[in-house]
Amino acid sequence: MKREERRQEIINLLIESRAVELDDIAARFGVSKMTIHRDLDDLERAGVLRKVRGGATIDAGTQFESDFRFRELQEADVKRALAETAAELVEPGMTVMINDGSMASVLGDVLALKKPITLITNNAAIMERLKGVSGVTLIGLGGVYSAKFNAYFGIVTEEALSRLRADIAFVSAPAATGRLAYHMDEAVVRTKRAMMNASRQTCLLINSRRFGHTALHVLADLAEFDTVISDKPLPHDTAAELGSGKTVVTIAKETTT
Amino acid sequence: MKREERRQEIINLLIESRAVELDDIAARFGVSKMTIHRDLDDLERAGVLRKVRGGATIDAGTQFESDFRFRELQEADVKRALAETAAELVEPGMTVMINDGSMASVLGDVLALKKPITLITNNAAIMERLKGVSGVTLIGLGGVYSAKFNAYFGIVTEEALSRLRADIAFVSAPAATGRLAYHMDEAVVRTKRAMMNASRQTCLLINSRRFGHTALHVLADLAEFDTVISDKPLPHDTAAELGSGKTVVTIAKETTT
DNA sequence: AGAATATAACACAGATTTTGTGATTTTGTG
DNA sequence: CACAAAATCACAAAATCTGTGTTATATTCT
Repeated sequence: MKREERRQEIINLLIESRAVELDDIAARFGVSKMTIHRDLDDLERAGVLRKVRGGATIDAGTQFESDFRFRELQEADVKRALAETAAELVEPGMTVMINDGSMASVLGDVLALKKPITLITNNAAIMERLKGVSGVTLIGLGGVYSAKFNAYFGIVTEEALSRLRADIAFVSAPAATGRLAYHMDEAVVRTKRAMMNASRQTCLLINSRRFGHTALHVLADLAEFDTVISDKPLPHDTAAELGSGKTVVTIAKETTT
Repeated sequence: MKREERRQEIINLLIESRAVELDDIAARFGVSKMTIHRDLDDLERAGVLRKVRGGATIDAGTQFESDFRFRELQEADVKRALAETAAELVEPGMTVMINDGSMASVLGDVLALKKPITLITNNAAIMERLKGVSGVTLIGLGGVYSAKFNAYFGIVTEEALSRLRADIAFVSAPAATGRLAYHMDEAVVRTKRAMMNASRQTCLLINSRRFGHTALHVLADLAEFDTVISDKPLPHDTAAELGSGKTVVTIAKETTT
């Protein structure tokens, strides 16, 4: 078992039990305490957990869980599947908007293969990965950088969006119930909505596990989207309410890669 | 001497003499020809030089010299000195604009120590280094990414600047003659000028070696700046023409770090 | 104060990167 | 076209980097 696997496992343990004991995991993985100390130090620095005497804890529900560095590690396979499916909506030559979020940054990687393409985003991860990639015209949206979402937001971002127009916007959401999608942050909601307004077509990407949750602000009615992509069939109530409209629901199948 | 030092040295040799011989540098560094071959191959791939039979050349004045990956390597000490001097104009709490260029990205690092501070920039290197640094409010300017300058430019950038206002703008220039500073790229000039317009105070940072050169577009009259910082006294003609105005000229002294 | 835990410093094995050597291919020149 | 110089290739050797454990020292809790 390599270092990264061990660290991922530590995170998984933490998610289940909220806290781990140092001696405990050192024994479980058959490595020295010092090694675990170093794992925990690094994970703490990455903002994933908090070290306490004798072990570490994770404060679910607080800033940690909503921290992008943490989310980044989770459910990479689902993200990949959603991204692959979303990419089918895109043809070379198109202009595409992508919002913040780790889901979105996976999508960026996938779309980069559809070159030539123009990508408009406020997502710092995408800017870093795709800048200078030939065949990809990268338009960064400015704004105030938010470490929490690893993206740029604010008036500058919204103004920039008001001057641009894309063929399709991909928007992701952390929560949805019934026919509404939600987000906890107002500035993020405004940016996502601005992207939707600035695109001919819109597509929502949402992990099926996010259904049944809500958050402070309503992001959008699912019926506003041309396409909704998820990894499992939508809950019955959502599906029913959406049934009559124009919105196309697509279920991503995990690719065997 | 490690690999990167050796490569940096090769570049320095190239800058002085336009061309190097393979046998020559292999002997000078006491390594095999094969190693030098590999160095030259990699540097060529990085766009820094051109391999020719028996050695390598650099074509000053063509695209090579204007490539940011190349400039990044050059004269780190001078850049550092200019940046340290420029930082003296900044107090914690100020809002500062910084333009594209490797000089500017060094300045970003130095200014990050003056926290709390607000940094407005179109420079991708600065965004990457300083995002998430506590005490630094980072405002990215959007725009179309330019690999050549590793920064963002265009209407989006200029519009964003028209909505912002800073205490001071730091602008760098690759060429100056008499009282005028020049730049080869129109979009870059527009962005720099927009920064100057959006700031209460302006400061030009210029390597003394850039004097006596020109480029296609005039960037500004040196007298427009409140401060001009260089590493050596300005040429006589420039100094004379500037003498009567309000512009303060500061010579950076190399710090012994 | 005394036990438990955390940090720091060094040592070491294994992986990775960098380099050198000699064989082989390519290129330029008379 | 032949021959020498230079470049490339392939693999082995050397140097460097990484991750780990051990021991010594410091810190924190009770």
